Amino acid sequence: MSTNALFAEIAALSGDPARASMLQALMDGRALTATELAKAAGITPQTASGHLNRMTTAGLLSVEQQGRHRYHRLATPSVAQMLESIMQVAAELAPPRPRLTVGPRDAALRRARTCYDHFAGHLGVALADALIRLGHVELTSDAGLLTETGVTFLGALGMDVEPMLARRTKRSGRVLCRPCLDWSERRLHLGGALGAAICTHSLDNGWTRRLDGTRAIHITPKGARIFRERFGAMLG
Amino acid sequence: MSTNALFAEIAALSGDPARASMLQALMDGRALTATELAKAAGITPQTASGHLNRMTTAGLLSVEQQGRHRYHRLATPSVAQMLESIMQVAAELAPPRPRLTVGPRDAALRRARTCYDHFAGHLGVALADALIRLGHVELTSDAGLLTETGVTFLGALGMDVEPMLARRTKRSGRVLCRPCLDWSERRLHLGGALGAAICTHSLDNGWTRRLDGTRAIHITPKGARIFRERFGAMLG
DNA sequence: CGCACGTTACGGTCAGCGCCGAAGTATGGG
DNA sequence: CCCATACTTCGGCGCTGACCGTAACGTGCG
Repeated sequence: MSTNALFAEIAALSGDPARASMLQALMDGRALTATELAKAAGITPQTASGHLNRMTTAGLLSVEQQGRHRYHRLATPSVAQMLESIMQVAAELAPPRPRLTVGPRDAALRRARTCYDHFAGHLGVALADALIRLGHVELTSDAGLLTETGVTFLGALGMDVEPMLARRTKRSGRVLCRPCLDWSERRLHLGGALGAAICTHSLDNGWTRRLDGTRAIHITPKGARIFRERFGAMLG
Repeated sequence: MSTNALFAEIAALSGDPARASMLQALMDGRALTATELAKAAGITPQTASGHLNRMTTAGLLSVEQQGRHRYHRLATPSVAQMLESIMQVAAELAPPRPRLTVGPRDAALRRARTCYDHFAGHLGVALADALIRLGHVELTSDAGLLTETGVTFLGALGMDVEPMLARRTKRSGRVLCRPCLDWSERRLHLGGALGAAICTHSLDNGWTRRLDGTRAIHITPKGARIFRERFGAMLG
């Protein structure tokens, strides 16, 4: 199959409303069952199963069987990044700010959510802003950078920087990270390995918690205190 | 329209083989007419016109009229980045290297081409490698960085760094740039504002030249000498 | 061993859309 | 002024594919 045909197939698979809903539901990086995804897309489980099969054989998704459950997840990080970039275009094309709060669920998503493997929403932007203000992070739309003081700062918070050291460039030992434009805040926040490390550490240490079956994130009192006192982050 | 519906519409628009061909033809950043795009996609002009209309009203493309010609181009850089990320997934899903040279045109594309606004193919990777070897650039899959010596180096080559200074972060004045994974070389090269600046400068100074109606790039003798002697780039 | 749940397979219906031929509209040149 | 060119609009054909019934299959639990 030519590259062009593959391109079209991938985009077409992402272009069906039902499949798009399921893909977005998988954007939090977790693995979900066909029934859960069917509910998310508003279709019957049989139909969802067919969609999932097609996306799996195409290589967009991967499945792992656990007992009588089959868990589906995004196959690779680059798939997540692709979905993110499509959402980015969709956000730019959306009406210039409908500003009517669509509901409590939507409000929770705007406040804090995961963007595949890192924080987004107001939380993600606030953390990035705080790190920039403290001089620990530099961020442009092209790229981001964790400074030397930033490495120390995160280390003091118990964050394991070792896995990220491997991503340092050889010469200067700087930690580079990917910027990610938020669709609700329309502001840059931290993605890539650095963003993922912060998100993982926050979840592991009880600073934040995943909410039920959504991408929304709950900030625990402990987390709120740390974000406020250590980061100086404005969390609304 | 909800974000989800917009997402699906955008992906679906990119998912038709004919439209996908046209979008990829526009990936060199230039503006093309409906007839040219029809030829690229292998369809009749009237069919192409319909497709172009839909993509324009959706906001993926923009048109500008010049006499009896209507030039179509990608509406925003984020659209180009979206297409790039889809190609990225397609490249990962493609068979592990069909290695049969598909033809001279394809060979030219592999050697040197534009990727919206910067160089890709063997040329793009070789330039990035050279700058990294000289210690002027640091590059990871998450982000890239032009070092202080890199700023001097490019300045000595007559490259106008002023527009890029605006993209420097305020604190350290470092120039950050976007990494871009090549679909033919499967290696990182320079994108973002820095990659665009290098590409523009090369074209303006006769180091490279665009080939007819394709994305392929021709390296002039002058350019080959500069790339070899100043960059130390292996252009095979 | 059955029952319940989740997933897969099949058949039929229907809407949507890609495509082209033919005709219509603007632009610029002879 | 008329014609050639570039592009668009319209109408109709044909096909793909999304969806849901119903039903079969497999797994794990009681």
